[in-house]
Amino acid sequence: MNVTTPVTPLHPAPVRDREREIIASVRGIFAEKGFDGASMQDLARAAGMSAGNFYRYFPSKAALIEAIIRAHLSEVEGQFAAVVAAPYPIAALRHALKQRIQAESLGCDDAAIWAEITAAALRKPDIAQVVHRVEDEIAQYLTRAMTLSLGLPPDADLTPFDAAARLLVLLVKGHAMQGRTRGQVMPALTALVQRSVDDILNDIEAMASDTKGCRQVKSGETT
Amino acid sequence: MNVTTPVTPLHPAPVRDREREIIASVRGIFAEKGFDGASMQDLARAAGMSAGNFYRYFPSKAALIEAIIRAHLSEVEGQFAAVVAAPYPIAALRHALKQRIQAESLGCDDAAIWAEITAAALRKPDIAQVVHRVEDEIAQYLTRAMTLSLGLPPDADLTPFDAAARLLVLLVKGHAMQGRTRGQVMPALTALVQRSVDDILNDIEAMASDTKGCRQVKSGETT
DNA sequence: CAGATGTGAATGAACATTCACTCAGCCCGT
DNA sequence: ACGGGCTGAGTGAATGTTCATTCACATCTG
Repeated sequence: MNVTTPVTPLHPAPVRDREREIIASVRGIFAEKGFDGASMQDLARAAGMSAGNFYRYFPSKAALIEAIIRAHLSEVEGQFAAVVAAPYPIAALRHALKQRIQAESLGCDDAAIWAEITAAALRKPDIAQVVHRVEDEIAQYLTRAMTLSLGLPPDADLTPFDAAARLLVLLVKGHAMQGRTRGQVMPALTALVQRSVDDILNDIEAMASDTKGCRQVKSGETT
Repeated sequence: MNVTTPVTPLHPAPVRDREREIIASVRGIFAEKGFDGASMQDLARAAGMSAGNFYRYFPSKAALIEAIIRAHLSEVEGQFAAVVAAPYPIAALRHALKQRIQAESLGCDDAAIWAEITAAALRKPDIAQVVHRVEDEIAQYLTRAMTLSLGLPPDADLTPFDAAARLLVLLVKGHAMQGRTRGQVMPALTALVQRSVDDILNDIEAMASDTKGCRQVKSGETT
């Protein structure tokens, strides 16, 4: 369960920097054409280099795709890791999620990459593994943000928090992919998603009162 | 239940039947390899015919993909259309959504197709158009199901119902794509999604009391 | 026979990947 | 200061493969 070195302790530092540059310039092409639709020559051109040289940095297209996915996920992970470090994490989380919901209802090609990653993960088991591992970590950050803010007893059952964390992710991601399809936005949906997210966080905060029987408390009525 | 001919009044009836057969047998390949990853020869083989003959039924790969998307969407649409016809539509809707959430948390390659369609819609404007048109219709069915059950005044503002409808779709679809990635399920998430869906429907039903000022009422503690 | 239904090899384009090669910088003995 | 060899970054034209699409030809059916 070591965390520090993410992957590939192989390359020297400058090469890793170059890789990051390439990933940044290539992301748009993948968003436009999809993982399978983008050709290596397209990608090389976008990175401002020849096809041949491309293979100095990524040994195959699959490796490049994996790197892109990892970069995207770890970026998101970083944002949520920052949330945990905040003084009152749930408030920070609330703010971060609001930002993200608002940002994605405006133009930004993040949604296309998310969609591509989701589709790829459902198809290729190796990609699924990468995605799952990082998503677990993200969920852990969110869970931590919740339990830290609540000052939970250490023996508390984390399952409902984990589920809530994943529902938050589902909502934000789903909204990004659903709400905007090339120009169309839907303000009422955005508002509703925003409200749902707030409700979930409210529910979590409401759990602070009954730290004993922390089951999934209901927000509405029964049955 | 007769409906207007959906598209292409061109082909004779038997050909259209064959097209449906082909679409059914080909769906799995697309789920496995993705729209771009599946080759026409793969698809033809899956349909039990030669590559050449395939083009008798679909003039191009793009056309086949569009047909698949249309078939998938109209299947979902049909299920929701049935809901509207039920005596108390919201109850039927509740049941249908529960079914779907449960079904997708078990094995079923629907999620992969959904993911593929979502990704394709974010990339190709023409696909986005098809998807959007059908999704609007689905949302209309759900909205109708809600307003019918509530006996709303005809001049009521439908926007909040439409938003709720789309949030329901987002939740169910998102859960299908998120919760299951090649074998892994997450019962707590499924339960939470289920509860969220129920809450949304409860909120809608709660609107029945104040049919006058039907703004977006709060979902939390009403007391 | 005719028309619908089917075949599978052929075609040319596009693709991922490789390779022989260039070129600039840089170290080092003189 | 100088030349030469070494290295790492870069090129772009092959390479072999796969792909979507087409075509000339069967076979079945009424």
